[in-house]
Amino acid sequence: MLYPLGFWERSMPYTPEHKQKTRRKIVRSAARLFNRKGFAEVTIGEIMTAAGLTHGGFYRHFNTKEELYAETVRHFLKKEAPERWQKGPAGPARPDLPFARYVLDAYLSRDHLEDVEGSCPLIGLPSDVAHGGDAVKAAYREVAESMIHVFKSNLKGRAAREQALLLLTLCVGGMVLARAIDDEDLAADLLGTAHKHALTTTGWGDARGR
Amino acid sequence: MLYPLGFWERSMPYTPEHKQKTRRKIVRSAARLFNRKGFAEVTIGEIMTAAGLTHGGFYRHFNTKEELYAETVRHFLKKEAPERWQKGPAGPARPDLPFARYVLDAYLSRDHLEDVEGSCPLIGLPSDVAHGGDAVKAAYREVAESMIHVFKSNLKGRAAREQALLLLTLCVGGMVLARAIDDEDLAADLLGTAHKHALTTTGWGDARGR
DNA sequence: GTCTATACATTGATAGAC
DNA sequence: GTCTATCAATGTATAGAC
Repeated sequence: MLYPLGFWERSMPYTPEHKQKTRRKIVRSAARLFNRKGFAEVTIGEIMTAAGLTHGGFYRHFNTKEELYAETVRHFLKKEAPERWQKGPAGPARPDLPFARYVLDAYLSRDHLEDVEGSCPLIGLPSDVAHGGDAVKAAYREVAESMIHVFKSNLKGRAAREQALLLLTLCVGGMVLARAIDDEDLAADLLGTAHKHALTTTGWGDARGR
Repeated sequence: MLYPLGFWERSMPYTPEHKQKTRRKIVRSAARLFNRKGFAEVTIGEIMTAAGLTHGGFYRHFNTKEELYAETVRHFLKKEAPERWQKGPAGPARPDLPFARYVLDAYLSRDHLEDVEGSCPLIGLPSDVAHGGDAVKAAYREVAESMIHVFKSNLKGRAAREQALLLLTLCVGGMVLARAIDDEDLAADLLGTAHKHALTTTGWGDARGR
């Protein structure tokens, strides 16, 4: 039954901008939780609570859990992503080194290994993606292609694309293994080897400052 | 209430050997299903039905679903694993090439890409493992170390271990990405690049016959 | 050792109020 | 746009019979 002049119509307490802000809070909360626990182990209620909201409100922003998941993956490319992927070099400026070198350093770093919640989604849930639906896979591919692009634009010659694919493989392979293996030394060895090899192959310099 | 001479005591219809056989059926069924759908998306009932058994009987073999999962990962090292990993070269014998070369070929092959159910567990559920318990991670590490061992024992010199780590990273990274990306060409490129690079680095020969 | 039946908890999704 | 309340489905684990 309708009520001609209820609280809602009278006051209009929420603006479209507010909705966008809320939506972003949900996505950020979800990104952390999915990375930490995996897709299936996270509940809608959990995500909403962590975002300071309640369970029921979720469905005014997303139709399904998987739809949120896809947006979460894609969200990594936006500015809300952890600062590690935005800023340039941490130490003194090194204009002689290409930007992609910093991405590589950050990717295969101990920081990234330990920052599970802020992880690149390529690492966080690769198997959930492989079992997921079309939207999720499309988002995953977007992120992968974005990384390939960054690497490729800092490489020259005919082999640029091939080398970029190789770098992506080293990044993802090294970090996936390091995260799954409960042996600190072996994990560090895997990351170090991948990093060193990537630098050797591209000629982007030695491993100093890693 | 007890029944002094019931059907069970009278006939003893199941032998210990039979139990082992049943257990193995459960593990094999689980391995396929976990690889196909992911840990959380598979139910005990599903596993048991696929094994030709019923839900309730599960708990006479395993205490929890995760315990079964750990055994499933480790199971890959046993003889029940798909034949791809057991047999040597598919084509004509090539005694000039090391055995590890065949493992590498098989790992980064289109067959492995498409055979999701029979996949190496290092690929099938890396993120589920990263979020899993100690037993699961230990099993995962065992498989990883086993692969490192195979590669390493076919390499010479001081850099043998480092190269073995690199090969593992290329195998896992290439296949994880290829499985998660819904673009056949890009997936094939990733596998091909990783394979080619692995062969170049180790000097195990060209990519002929892949 | 395996089966049927069921208790019990969880959770994705909806309905309706404000 | 968000909240409370609730439904319906699913799934882990247990109990007891044979």
